[in-house]
Amino acid sequence: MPAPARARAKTRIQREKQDAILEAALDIFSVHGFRGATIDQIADAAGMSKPNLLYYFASKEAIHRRLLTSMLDLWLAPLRELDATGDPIPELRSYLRRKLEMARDFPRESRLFANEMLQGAPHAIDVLEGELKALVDAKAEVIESWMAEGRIARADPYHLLFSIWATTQHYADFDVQVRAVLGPERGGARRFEDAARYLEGLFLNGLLPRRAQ
Amino acid sequence: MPAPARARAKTRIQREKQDAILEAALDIFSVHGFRGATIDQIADAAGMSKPNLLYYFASKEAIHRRLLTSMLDLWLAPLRELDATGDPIPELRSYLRRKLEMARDFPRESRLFANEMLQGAPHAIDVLEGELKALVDAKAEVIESWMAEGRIARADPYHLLFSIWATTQHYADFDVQVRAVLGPERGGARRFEDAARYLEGLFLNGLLPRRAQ
DNA sequence: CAGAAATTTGACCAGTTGGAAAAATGGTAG
DNA sequence: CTACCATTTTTCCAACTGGTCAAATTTCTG
Repeated sequence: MPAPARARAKTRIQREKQDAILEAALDIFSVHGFRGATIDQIADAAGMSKPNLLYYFASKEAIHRRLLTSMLDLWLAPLRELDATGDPIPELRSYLRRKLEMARDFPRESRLFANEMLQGAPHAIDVLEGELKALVDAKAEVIESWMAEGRIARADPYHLLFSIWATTQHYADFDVQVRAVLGPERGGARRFEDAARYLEGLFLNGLLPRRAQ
Repeated sequence: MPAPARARAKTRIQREKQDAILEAALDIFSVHGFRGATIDQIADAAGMSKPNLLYYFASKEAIHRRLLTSMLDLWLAPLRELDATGDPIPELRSYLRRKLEMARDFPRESRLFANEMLQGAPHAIDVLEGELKALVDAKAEVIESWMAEGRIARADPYHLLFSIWATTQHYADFDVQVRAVLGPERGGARRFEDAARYLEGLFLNGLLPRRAQ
């Protein structure tokens, strides 16, 4: 009769331990992927024994599922806030900035997602084809209307979003490479400010209406 | 007294089997990463037994090492060909195009590399900090000189290269997501042409000298 | 064809893996 | 203190893991 079975009325200690497990699991899964991670590793990182961990989560997959779904919410939030009634340039600039901040502040979440994608999204394909596609379709329409009104330059809105995702998440997913190439000085805390400045220039110059220049 | 020990004078059958193993291993490693892949899986995919596979490669790591190094050569070739004496815009456009073609034609290699990066490049960190950094430093200088001459707009050359890598590799590494979001029609063979058109627009409009417009 | 060399197989092994069961511990309301 | 609950630990297991080895088989060479 373990309490987690009913999943209702969590005690303080349950919440704490579950959080510790999820925190540790994020560390491990984001680096090694689902198959490459072991329960022992996660339990170690969470400071408990394997059976103890399995008292709070039914299985390795259950932990991963929880991480992935709660992460997807976090991940899609910035796009949801893209406001059709706002000014296109500030809206897109702020979306870009927020995505880059997420790569900086939640690199493990980004890598967890990247791992899932590399494996063909076995646990997330439904979300991608359902929720994500619907959201992107809607926002692409918004962007397209901005283009139709001549407020930003014409470009494929889907690929525009892809390129924002790719360029920002790159700083989380390929962090080792970025640091290695930039070296100790430029690869330090500066790198995100430099990236922000560069990416704003890249996207805005590519998106500003032609005649406005 | 197995022949592979000496590594010289390979027979036809040795070359064939090793190729089959590397081919199969690329399939597996690129999806599951190093830890997540098993020798059995690879042997199965290569149509042979595990001991037979281990007759040709000393260990799982040996296969992975071979794949990674031969892949890195392929991966860096386009950048090596960036010609300082050429015209900046055509040079960068052709670099962009070649990188996108590689994402299209060698998605498994891209994912193998991505997996290695996600894990913190345990097997490739030396190449990143050595060969890759040196190459990028050199090419960044070339790009900087183009900017100094006013032939392209000013931008951080390192982050420019990062954004080219990120946007092109995205179509290999996040292929599932791209397909899911674009849907069946736009996510088919078209997607690379659309991406090429979009990315050229993005980068060239961002890089063209301001006054030239 | 004989013989040697190269290749393939089957049996095996020690360590790891995800997970189950049950016993032991701890905390707390009566 | 005690009975009951949640929590933790100990022990265990069957499947899988990377890898070895000797024997059997196939292929090449003269």
